[in-house]
Amino acid sequence: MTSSKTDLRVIRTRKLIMDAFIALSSKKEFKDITVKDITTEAMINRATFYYHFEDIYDLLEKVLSEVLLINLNDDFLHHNELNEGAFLILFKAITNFQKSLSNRCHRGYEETIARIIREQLEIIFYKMLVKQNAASENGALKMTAVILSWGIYGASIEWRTSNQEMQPEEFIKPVIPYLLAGIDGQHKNE
Amino acid sequence: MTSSKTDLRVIRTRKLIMDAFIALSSKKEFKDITVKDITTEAMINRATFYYHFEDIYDLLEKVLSEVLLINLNDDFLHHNELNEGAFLILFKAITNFQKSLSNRCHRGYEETIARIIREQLEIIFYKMLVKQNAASENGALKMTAVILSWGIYGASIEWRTSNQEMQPEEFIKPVIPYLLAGIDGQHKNE
DNA sequence: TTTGAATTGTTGTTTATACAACACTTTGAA
DNA sequence: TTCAAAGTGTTGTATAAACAACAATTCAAA
Repeated sequence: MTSSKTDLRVIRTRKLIMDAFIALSSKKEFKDITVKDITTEAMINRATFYYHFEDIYDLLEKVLSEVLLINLNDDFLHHNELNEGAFLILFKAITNFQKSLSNRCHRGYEETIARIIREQLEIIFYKMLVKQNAASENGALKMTAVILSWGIYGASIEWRTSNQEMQPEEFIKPVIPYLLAGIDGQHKNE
Repeated sequence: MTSSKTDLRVIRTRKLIMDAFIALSSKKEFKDITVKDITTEAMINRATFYYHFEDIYDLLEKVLSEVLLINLNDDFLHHNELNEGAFLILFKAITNFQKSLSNRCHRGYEETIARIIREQLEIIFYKMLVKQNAASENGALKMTAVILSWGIYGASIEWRTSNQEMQPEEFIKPVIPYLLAGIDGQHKNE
């Protein structure tokens, strides 16, 4: 741990900016939000914004991945085994996240959001896979993580566009055996 | 106007501290709130607290007078004549303020609060009186303001301790003619 | 197309705030 | 009572953030 505590001002300012952005997102569409809007709401100087974030897209990315990670960390990372229950919790978290997004009017940025979600999923899957098979070859685990992340993300899109009335659990449950089989299969090939 | 704009950081920090204090006040009693509690909630350093406020009583005083002033400014200072309607609005604002205080568990500090309310009332009455009779002697107006502020404050205490079911308006209405007569009487003596 | 206003990024200087350390007081339990 | 823990209030130094000014884009309206 290189725990060189970050300055309280940095933590506070980041929080103020992110909170301001989230608050604004529920009032306007993303494309209508300017940096000045955010800094005014957050009560910080505009130059300070650029001290913390490259631009407004960088902020979007960090807010989204943080919200998603909070969604996950709470009830996922404790059950650290990649079994049926884990997939159910994970899929539910993603669909919840997407519901909260659509409430916040982030339309028109699906591509950015998609990339962020998928990247986060890949990171999570990879961590879980490494934890479970420390011995396996790294490249193979990475590839498995890639495939799982795209697959699960795609499933969540499918759920969102067609079957929102169906519960996420029942939506994903039928394919979980297939996913697990893939992981196990890879196992045996090592 | 000596409008040497105050630094945005000062405004923001004061707001963070006051908001944190108000938030804590709805969870704990005043006597159980420490400076550390406030600064933690506000995400500021403890030393910064002392840069802005002498101590926790100073903060209490400033929060209370600010809340009261907001209560008043909104619907009072626009009707800038000291007639029956003005007294009604003013009395209603004070009783509202006292209700919000008791919700926030500030018991045990009635004396401090009383002083703050009365001082604010005196300031307001004095301003109104000066506006209405610019020609009159200053000392007499000040004395009138003192008497009115103690009187109205006392009436609000009387209302609070005995008759909370009665509407503030009907409670104060009967004595307003007397108050107005006093003001007019003073007028004629000039 | 041109113009003017709004927005984006950036930089140098000043200042408010974080941090750590300190002595002192208050509090509560052994 | 005695002791440890928690709270108060202060100070010197390091640094994040405010501010003002700037050039460069973007964009809507004339």
